Amino acid sequence: MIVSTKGRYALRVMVHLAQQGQEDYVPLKEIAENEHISQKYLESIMTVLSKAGFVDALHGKGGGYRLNRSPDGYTIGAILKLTEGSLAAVSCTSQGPAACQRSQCCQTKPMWDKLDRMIDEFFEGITIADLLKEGQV
Amino acid sequence: MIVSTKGRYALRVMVHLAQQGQEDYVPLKEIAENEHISQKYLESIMTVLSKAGFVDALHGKGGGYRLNRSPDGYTIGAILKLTEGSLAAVSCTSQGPAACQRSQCCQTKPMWDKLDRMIDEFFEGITIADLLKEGQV
DNA sequence: GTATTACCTAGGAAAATACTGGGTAAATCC
DNA sequence: GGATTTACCCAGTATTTTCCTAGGTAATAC
Repeated sequence: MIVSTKGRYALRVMVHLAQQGQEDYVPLKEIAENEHISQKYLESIMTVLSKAGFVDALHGKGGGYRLNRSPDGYTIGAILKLTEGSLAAVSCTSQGPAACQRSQCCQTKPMWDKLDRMIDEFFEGITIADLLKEGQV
Repeated sequence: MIVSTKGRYALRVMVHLAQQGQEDYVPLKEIAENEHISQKYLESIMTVLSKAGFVDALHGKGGGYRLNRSPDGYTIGAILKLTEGSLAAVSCTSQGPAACQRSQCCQTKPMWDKLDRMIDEFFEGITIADLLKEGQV
């Protein structure tokens, strides 16, 4: 599994907000109910999206969340990288402690690298606007 | 993460066996030591490969495992599907209990389906023989 | 019959994932 | 200015998956 519920929920929320237009704020409760996502769990996801500047947030009555760009200004890759942390297909290609010690001589490494590039290009080539056009992706 | 250590280990073992030729049997202990994989853990992986007919196994002294086809007879996809169970990038595209109830109206579903197809084609288009040719993948 | 190998069943530690609880702060409405 | 409605914050927990271990049995070679 390359994308967990966290990333999938984030995408669905962004699509939902895109459909509501860029004017009105949509409260968390409404998103959660419409998308059938746990309200509390969604809260943590919205906080991430908000802090990263992907959405505007407003407190109080009439508040909620809304997009601050047009839907084609969000690539799927950007949203998933933010919420998932990484899109690496295997742990050994990533940097840091999980990086493989034997990568220099590993015969499978080039394949994983190529896969990572392919997946990255796939997600960076799609925007929220594309998802709105039914069956176009 | 789309591929866990289980699948990655399986691939490395198959590459290792391919490099040893198709004649001699290579004991589990030797594979584990050379590939720096836990012997006991590798045991469970070899059992899967053996039961599926991907490798021949022989008991006793001089025994071990060996490939029973030439390296270009094994696609990466086949090996990973066997050891990982599935290569689905997200749980909601899979069949069975994890399948999404709302897939009919989900705007992100077509994208996941397309990604699944792309990943499948990628892995089915590479064989163990390809991995042996350094830097060719 | 002893050494060497694969095979089998059962579990268990660690990490990641998905989710919950209980509060605080900001904005609106009356 | 108090009640209501919203986002924000911190902490914890149940579940699932991943990775690995323990301890045996069966087959084959010498």
